[in-house]
Amino acid sequence: MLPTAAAGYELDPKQPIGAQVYGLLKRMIIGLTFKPNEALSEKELALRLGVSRTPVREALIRLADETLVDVFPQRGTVVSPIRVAEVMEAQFLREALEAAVVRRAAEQPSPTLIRDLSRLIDDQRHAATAGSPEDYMPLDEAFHRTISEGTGMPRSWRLIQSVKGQMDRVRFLSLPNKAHMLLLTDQHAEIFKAIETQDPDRAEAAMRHHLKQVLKTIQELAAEMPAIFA
Amino acid sequence: MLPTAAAGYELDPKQPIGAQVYGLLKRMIIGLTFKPNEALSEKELALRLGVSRTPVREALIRLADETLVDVFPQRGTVVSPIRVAEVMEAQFLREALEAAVVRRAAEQPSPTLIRDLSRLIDDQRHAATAGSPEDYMPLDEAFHRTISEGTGMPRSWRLIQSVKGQMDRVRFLSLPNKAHMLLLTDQHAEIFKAIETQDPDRAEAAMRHHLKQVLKTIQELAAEMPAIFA
DNA sequence: CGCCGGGATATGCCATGGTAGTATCTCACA
DNA sequence: TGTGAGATACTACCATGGCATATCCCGGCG
Repeated sequence: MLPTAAAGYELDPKQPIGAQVYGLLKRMIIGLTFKPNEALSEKELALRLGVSRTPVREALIRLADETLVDVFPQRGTVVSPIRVAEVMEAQFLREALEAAVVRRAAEQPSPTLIRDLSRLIDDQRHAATAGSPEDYMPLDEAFHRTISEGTGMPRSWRLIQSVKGQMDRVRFLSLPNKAHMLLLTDQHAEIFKAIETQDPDRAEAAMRHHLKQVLKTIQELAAEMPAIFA
Repeated sequence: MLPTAAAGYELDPKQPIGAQVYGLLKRMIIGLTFKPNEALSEKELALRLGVSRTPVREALIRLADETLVDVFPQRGTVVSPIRVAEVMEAQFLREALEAAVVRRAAEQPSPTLIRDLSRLIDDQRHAATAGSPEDYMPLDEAFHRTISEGTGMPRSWRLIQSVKGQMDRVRFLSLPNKAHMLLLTDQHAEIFKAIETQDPDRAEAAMRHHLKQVLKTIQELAAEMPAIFA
């Protein structure tokens, strides 16, 4: 368990606590610091984070909306198990959203979008060759976020994020190695090239192919470690 | 303004208050009981609904996640204006989601889905000929929800709902007449037929055509009543 | 007359106390 | 030994109070 006043997870009192707690808990759930089916008590969390129960509760409500936690009224709150059916649905919905967005991005890409994506791919290649998954995952996230927001669709990224959580836990189970990160970067480059050359069909196809990577891993993982899944 | 302890909006103390307040406020915002740009005070709402500020606050947080209200820290909370760009994005995202879902529905429609949709269309035809928009809108909602949930994708309906709010306010501005409701029902019937005959392409096309109805109205409305829009 | 500053007011934000409901554990009893 | 009923210890839920901060208004100064 975490020590009281969890070291390294200091909160900035100058910013809204509730939002910070939400982000913190979400990262800890996705990063499997909190294991699936683990009980989360409002009171205990508040104690450990050094805040009151109110912002913790608000964060848990938002996490429940994303089905990252299951709230049982008057009984307790637990980290939701990784439900295979739900991960599959999340994958399906994310693909539908990102395919549509990247298609639009490829129709009329803005110069700043081209520039930002190009830079991100360079960064990813460096992080991948260095072999550091901790540095790579934020860059992967930034790539997809940039496509949404750089195409003038900020809401789409919010939606994608809200379904991505379940999938990210699965991705965390299969530690990406250097070869894997390079493969992902190549797929990003392929998507980028389709956007740059304004080829919507190619962009959509590349995105769908890219996102299907996750599906390949979950099936075998479900067989390996059944305790974590529903 | 509403009288204290708003008549007709009684809350059931036996069920979670926060969730009830959320649903109530959402309906009132979509139904334009609360006008765009209208200030919403936690304290005042709590007073009128006869509950404490805590569940009201929780409801407002969830509404803020759907961008139905804008929360300005330490300043106040207002019903979000109808931003044309946001409605367009919501339309785009909803179309992407529902097109994907209805396509899957048409691939392997379950017998119960066929039966439920068939019944809903009958009900809609009755409500439309009776000319009662209040009765029709829930049936319209149920049609789309049934497709999602009847295809084993409950999460998709949650997502669709979260973007639908902005669009529903626009729909509420243009009171649907009897002819309009009959037209919508015909489009539902077309979608249904495509599902029943397991024709994914036709189902997707029919759904996209159906959803584009909203876009036709918003442009002229934005010109008519600019005060409501952003 | 216009600009600037200080105080009063209102807001959302966080902390805390009390309550109703549920699960578990214990102990008496069959 | 198995069983059931009651006490207990948790939980999430709602209510309430205090706080920091942003805004507005109004008076004074340039």
